[in-house]
Amino acid sequence: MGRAPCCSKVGLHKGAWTPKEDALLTKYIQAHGEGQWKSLPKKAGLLRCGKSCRLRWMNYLRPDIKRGNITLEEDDLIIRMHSLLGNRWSLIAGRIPGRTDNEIKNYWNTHLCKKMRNQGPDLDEESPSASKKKTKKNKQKKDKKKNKETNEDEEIQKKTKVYLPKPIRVKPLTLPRTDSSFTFDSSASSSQGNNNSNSKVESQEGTEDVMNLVCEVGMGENDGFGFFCEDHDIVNESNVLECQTYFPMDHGQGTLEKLYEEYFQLLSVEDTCQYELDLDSFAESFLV
DNA sequence: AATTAATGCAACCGCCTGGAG
DNA sequence: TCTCCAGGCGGTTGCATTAAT
Repeated sequence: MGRAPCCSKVGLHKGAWTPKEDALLTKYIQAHGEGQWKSLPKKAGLLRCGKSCRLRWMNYLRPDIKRGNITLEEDDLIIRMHSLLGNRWSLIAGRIPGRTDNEIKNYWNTHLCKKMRNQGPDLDEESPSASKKKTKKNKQKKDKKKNKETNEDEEIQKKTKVYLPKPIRVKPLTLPRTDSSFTFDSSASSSQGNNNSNSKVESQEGTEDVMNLVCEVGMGENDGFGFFCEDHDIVNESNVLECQTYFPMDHGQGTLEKLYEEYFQLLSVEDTCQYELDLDSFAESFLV
């Protein structure tokens, strides 16, 4: 049963795209622009679902996509953005020019997950000799391993105090910046040391154009800081200041280097006052 | 050289959101 | 206000490639 597919699958191609299909799609979009994905395949002469076309264009054919390996800077940036935003791949991708959400998601799942896991002292305790003994049983253990990894990930999450923000829809990164629309109220630190962190904070009205994220911000143990959202369990933490903040989307003007510097500035802050100021400037970089 | 396991990435799936009517 | 639908998103799968045995 379940939900009907987004489009009829009868007679439609699936799987890897051929160069011919790529050419047809690229040609059509160059001529007519993006959008109207549902009707696009028919008009472009493609036997593909509209979603598939959109995905292919967004993740592979778009001219502004940067191919090649993720650089060290990008790597570090992804880690830090992930610690801030969780699995908000499109949001993270919006801050890294030329990279797609799918690419970043894959990179995280294949490279950075391991990297993060290896940084944990009590994780992956298996010795090299032990790992050499791995045999065919690995296959049989795959499911168990998957479950174990899930548990390990949960452990890591706890250790690094990374809290996933509540899913929020955001504006495309090409929107212009309008600083005036931004409000960042870091003064609401009334709940410092308040154990009853699950209490709801009313969001401001009339802020439909920004991500309305009611959260707590706290310095983590691993030089990062997490966003503790109202709908998630919140761990008591020193230096936690409650704030109401908004995360407008990327305006397309910031550079990777600038953002990178901002992170370092933020992470080197010691006193709360300075921290709030820097947080201000960082949050400002998300302005729509 | 053959087989098996591990890895990486492109693509798919299904749910959610926002806009139009 | 409600319903429908297109587009967007994150999670997952499948397959090609590479490494290990």
